[in-house]
Order: sequence, then structure tokens, then C-alpha cells
Amino acid sequence: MARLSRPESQAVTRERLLQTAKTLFLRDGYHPTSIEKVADAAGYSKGAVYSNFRNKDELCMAVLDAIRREEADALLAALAQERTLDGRIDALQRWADQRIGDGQWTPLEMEFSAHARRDPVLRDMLAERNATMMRASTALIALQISDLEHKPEMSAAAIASATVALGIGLGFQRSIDPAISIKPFIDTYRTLLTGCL
Amino acid sequence: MARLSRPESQAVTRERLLQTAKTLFLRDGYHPTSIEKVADAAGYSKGAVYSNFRNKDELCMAVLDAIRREEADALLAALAQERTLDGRIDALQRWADQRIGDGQWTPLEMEFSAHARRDPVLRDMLAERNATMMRASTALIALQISDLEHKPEMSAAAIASATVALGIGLGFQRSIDPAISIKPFIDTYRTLLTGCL
DNA sequence: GTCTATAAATCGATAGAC
DNA sequence: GTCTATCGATTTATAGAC
Repeated sequence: MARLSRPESQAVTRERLLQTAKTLFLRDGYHPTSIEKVADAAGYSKGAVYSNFRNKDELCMAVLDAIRREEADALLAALAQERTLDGRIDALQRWADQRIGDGQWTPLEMEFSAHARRDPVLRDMLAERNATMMRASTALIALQISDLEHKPEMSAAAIASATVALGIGLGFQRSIDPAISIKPFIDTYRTLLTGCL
Repeated sequence: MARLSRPESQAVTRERLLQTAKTLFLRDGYHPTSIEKVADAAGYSKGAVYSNFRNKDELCMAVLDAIRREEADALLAALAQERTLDGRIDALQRWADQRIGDGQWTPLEMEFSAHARRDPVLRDMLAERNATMMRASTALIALQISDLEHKPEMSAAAIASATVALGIGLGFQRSIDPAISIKPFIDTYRTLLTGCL
């Protein structure tokens, strides 16, 4: 390994802090995870965190942005491998089992949003992230619809809204009670899309 | 007004604290609302709060229990007035517009749950509340189904799960961006129930 | 850029008087 | 049961040294 230049070195620090923060935020939640805990776990001091992120909010926003990107990539990759409608629905099912089912991502989004929505700037940022996700979901569903013989009664945007909201709601309930089944998620999606199970 | 006996007087104090806490929790959220703010706004001291509630968690749990009871009563009353399927769906729509749309109740449930789920006892209590709500929703939907000619493909329990989760998810998104439409809520419900809009 | 030390503020909860 | 006073524990964020 060659020696790292100064900007490279800082990028490494930032990446390590980001990864550590992601682990702790997901495991313990937003409020219980202090800047100091992140710094300690990553092997740095609090000052290093504040040199790389303006404050705790920005750190968590960066963590959530990274998570969303990873999850979106994972879903897109899983869908791209499938050539049939049923195959793609199964892929969505598997993705939902992992991402909604583990009960970590959804509650973090909620805890942070409940806090950040009181700040107008952060609130706008979250709204923009949500809008981006809705656009991507709508495009994905429009693609599925284009393969169907009988077009669904609801628009692609409405089906996307329902599907995303359903995932959020079930993710919330599962974070309280892991016994909650997420089967209604995929059953509802299939029904909205094709009109039958 | 006759003089209040001691237990009656305490009941009044408890009720005033509960109402004040409800207002503040809904308006400002769980974390920003301190015990002292509740006490001040209600015209009491912190000691009075701790004489009526074990701690902040119990106070918020009592507030949420009261809200859920009120919302359930409001929905049941609205549904009871309707005699047709479309009338009941419209009633559900109106209820959802108010309760999901105002963007207060849902984020409070989420913020408190994100905090309380780390305590095993509180977590169990929340899971029990959720289970109770799911049973009530399932019974309500089973009643709607019994009036239908063509039975839906999904079970009453699954439709209830989807409908509740959908409401939660849309309530969450609306707490960030009030421009989010809740129309997919009722459209999805109608589709799951009758197979068409 | 990173670390140490510290400021500054908040809040939950309790003790003891009345 | 309610109030006053206070403890104790955290945490965010900054100032300044290296």
C-alpha cells in the first residue's frame, strides 16, 4: 500500500466514521448513539468526527443516505436478474424479508425523522429524499406494468405510494413485534398489480 | 359544584396533566417535551406529575392509550352511521384524512416507539396494544366482507394488516411532507376488499 | 486534521418540607 | 398529594494545543 495523501487519509477517516456510525445507529438507535460512542468505536476522538461532519444530524443523514443507496442498489440488482413477473415479485419478496424484516433500518429512519422534521432544513432534505425514492419506485413499477396484459386500475404512482407506505408501516410494526408477518406486503403488491394473487 | 373529595381531586389533577401532556406531546414530540414543561403548562409542579405517573414513559403511554381510544371510538361511531359499503368506505376516508392527514398522531407513536422498544417491558406493552388494534381492525373488516357478494382473495386479517400498515406508512411520510396524498390508502383498501375501484 | 479539555445546557428523577 | 430544591448523569459543541 502506497502512502496516503492528506485528502486520501481524510477520506479514509470519514469512511471509517461513517461505517461505525452506521453500525451503532442501526443497532442502538439515533438518540442513544452519542458522537463520543461513534468516535471511540471507530478509534478516533470526538474532534475527528466534528472535522468530518458538521454535527450529529449531518452524520446521521449521511448514514441514512448511504443505507438508502445500498438498499436501492440491492433491490435493483435483484430485480435485474429476473425475467418474469413472478420472478421479480419473488425478488421483491426476498428483499422485503431482509430489509423490512430485520427491524433495524425502518426504526432508524423513523427515529431520525421524528427528530429532524422539527428543523425546516433537515425536513426539506428528508422530503426530497422521499420524493426521489417515490420517483424511483414509480419508474420501477411502471416497468412492471408495461409487461402486463391487463393494466391495473391504480396508477403506477399510486401503487408505488401504497407499496412503499406498506413497507414502512410493516417495518414499524415489526420493530415492536417481530412476530408480525410481512406477507401482506407482497400479497397486496401482487393484487394491486395484477388484480389477483 | 360540591367540594371534591381527595381521590376526586387527584383524578382532576391527573386528567389535567394528561390533557396537557397530550397537547404538548402531539405538538412538539416526545423528546422535546420535558416533564417540567408539562407541569408548567398544566399549572402544577414536577412533583405533581411524579405523584400521578411513575415516569415520563408511563405518562406518554397513558397519553397514547387515550388517543388510541378516542380515535377508535371516532372511527366506530362514523362507521356505525353508514349502511352501505360505499358509505363506510367514505367514512373511513374521512377518518383517515383527519387522523393520518394531520401529521401529529403517527409521528408521536413512532418517536415514542423508537424510544420505548429498547425497554423490554414497554416493548411488550406496545406489542400488546398493536395486537389489540389488529384484532379490532380484523373484526371490522370481516364485518365488511360479510356484506360482499364476491369474497376477497386476501383474508380479513391480511387486509387489516395491509390497511393499518398503509395508514402508518402514509402518516409517516406526511409528517415529513404534507404534500403526500393519502388517496392510495382508500384506493388500496377498496381494491383489496372488492377487487376494483 | 486530530486530540484534549471544557463549556454550557438540559433533563429525569428524588428528597424533604408542608 | 403537591411543591421547592437539588442531585446526577448525559450530551452536544467548541476552543485551543499539536
